[in-house]
Amino acid sequence: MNVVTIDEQLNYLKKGLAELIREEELRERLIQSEKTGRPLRIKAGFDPTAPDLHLGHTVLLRKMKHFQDLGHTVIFLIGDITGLIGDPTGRNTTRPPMTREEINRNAETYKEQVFKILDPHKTEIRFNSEWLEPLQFIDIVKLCSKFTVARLLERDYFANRLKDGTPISFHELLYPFGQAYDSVALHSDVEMGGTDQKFNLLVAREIQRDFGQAPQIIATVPVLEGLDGIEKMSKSKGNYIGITEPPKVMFRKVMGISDDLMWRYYKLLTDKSLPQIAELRQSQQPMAAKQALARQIVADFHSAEAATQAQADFDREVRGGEEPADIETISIPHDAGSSLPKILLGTGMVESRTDAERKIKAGAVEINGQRVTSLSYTLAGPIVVRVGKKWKRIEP
RNA sequence: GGACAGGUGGGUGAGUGGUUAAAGCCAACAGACUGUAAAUCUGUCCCUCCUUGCGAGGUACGAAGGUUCGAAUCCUUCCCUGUCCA
Repeated sequence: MNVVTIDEQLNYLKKGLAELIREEELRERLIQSEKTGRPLRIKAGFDPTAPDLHLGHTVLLRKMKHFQDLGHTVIFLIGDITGLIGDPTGRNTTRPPMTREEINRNAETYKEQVFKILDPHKTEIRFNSEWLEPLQFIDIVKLCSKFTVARLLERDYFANRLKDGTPISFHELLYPFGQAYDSVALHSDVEMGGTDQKFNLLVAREIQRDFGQAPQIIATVPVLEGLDGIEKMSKSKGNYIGITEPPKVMFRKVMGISDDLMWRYYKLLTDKSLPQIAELRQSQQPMAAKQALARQIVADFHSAEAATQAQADFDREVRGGEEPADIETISIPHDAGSSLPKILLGTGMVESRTDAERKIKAGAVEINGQRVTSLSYTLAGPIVVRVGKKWKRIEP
């Protein structure tokens, strides 16, 4: 990448950011960096428990990549301390502490996924237990003394929970300090995160000053809505597209989003400029635009060929309603007898026999292309079964 | 530590001794319609069993006991949350 002027660099980095605090500081550091040849250190933290990255994460990763494009170093920080404690931030879910091994395994998974976007040569992977674990009580107290409770409670997240009476555990209040100290330990120049992280990122600026460091610049990216178009994309809500998912699945999920959401995805998940997107919106049928988006996303994480193939599959199987080419074949032992619910349960296509019964009654089950309404069925030879959107080939 | 309020199915939120496996709404799932979009309509939405029936049984309303022919509903203890007081 041959970006010459500082202004061009700035523009490149600013594009698609929700907020940049502060632009002037970033400009100065870019100048500094250019002068001294020292790359900037761009930090972002990740949860050790969720090694399955999805498109929501990629909004951030893509932006981090842009910094790498300009020669800077990305620090992929895994917040393993949280995992080691067994943090119950998700309210009443008490999560058992993870072992060191589990965390390491997750880190490996992260690497495989993250480097689909980031440049491994310009990425450091770090764990915050490295410097957080040795801290003494006195260190932590000192760290916290820089802040007042009132300021902590200003944060929307806490303020809202306080207002509607949902519990806030004390360690949650401590969290920003840990994260801030990460920035100190890493000498971070820029920290990135979703807009929901803004408060935490800001705390770090003050703490860094106390440690005699120049406060980090904060660059937030918009939070990506999940497939439902309402809630933040997350694995636990099931409204996500995982970056390791097969092309077909990705394609299909993209096609399933609403038209409104599609434009949001265009904005946050592609390199298209806003004017280009507006143009598309004018000139294209929504269906065509969505297909193009789906192709683009598949191509990003797989390949152009995979994207073409995925679209072909989609057209034939989904739009055409034809049997998928690559259905899984399952052998069902004879003891299932002549109960169709039992057979279906054996395939894992339904949750329970009761569930199977419901689906059959709802007309969601087809055998060899024929809708089935009877609950009894004797498996005599290989059959192709469809339950709603799922297909399987079953043989005795 | 004290006083009070409260903990219901994925989420809300009704239900204060019996036709309550538990209203309504949302989400979800399936069907119709479609561009597997949106909107709309319909059905379903704990599990198991069979003789598949508006069937039978088992679980379920924070936990454990108790009172009752019978409890989500009453009592006891415990756990958890919030509000106020210290």
